[in-house]
Amino acid sequence: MMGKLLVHATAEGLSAGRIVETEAYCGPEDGAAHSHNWRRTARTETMWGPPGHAYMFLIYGMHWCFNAVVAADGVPHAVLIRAIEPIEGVELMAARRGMAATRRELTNGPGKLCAALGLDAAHKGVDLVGPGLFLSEGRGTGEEGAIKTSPRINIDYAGEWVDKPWRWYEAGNRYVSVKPKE
DNA sequence: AGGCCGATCTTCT
DNA sequence: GAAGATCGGCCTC
Repeated sequence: MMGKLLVHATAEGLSAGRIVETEAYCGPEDGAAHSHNWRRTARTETMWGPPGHAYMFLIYGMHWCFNAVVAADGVPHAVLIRAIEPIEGVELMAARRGMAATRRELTNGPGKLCAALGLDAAHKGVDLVGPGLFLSEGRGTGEEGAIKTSPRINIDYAGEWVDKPWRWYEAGNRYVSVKPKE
């Protein structure tokens, strides 16, 4: 998923960003995943389905987060997109976010990038083949940083799973949500 | 630059 | 009835 382009086409226009930060959630074993302990409910149903669909969830009653379901039908694994680098439709994203297009706060978090791309409840379960919402190969700028890993963000509740290095981010990219220590 | 806190509501207990 | 895969405003240093 890292480095690919996440594209959303609407009547307002096209907006897209290059994926620079992700986290893997591997239920049912993974204590941090919404699908942990075989939890299969109306909310998580998409995660249990076939790969290539959008698992959207509302967090803290306010922010939508986008995941790509990635494993076989019946295996509830998903990749949370935590940050993108704006590539296409940057002014449209800025308008949706109500801030200047140059700020890193435009898309440096899972809720922020959804607001910027215009993703919400309407995208629950949608097929990522398109035409509205889809992934495509990113175009290299030749300035990509190395891909690094770290523990996942804000999953203190997850017991022994807290320390799994299942977060990936592009080193040095200004849109990465949480700056690495050291 | 970094810490604290309130917002706001679905989901599951 | 509580907690949460977050965000942004306001505060202090």
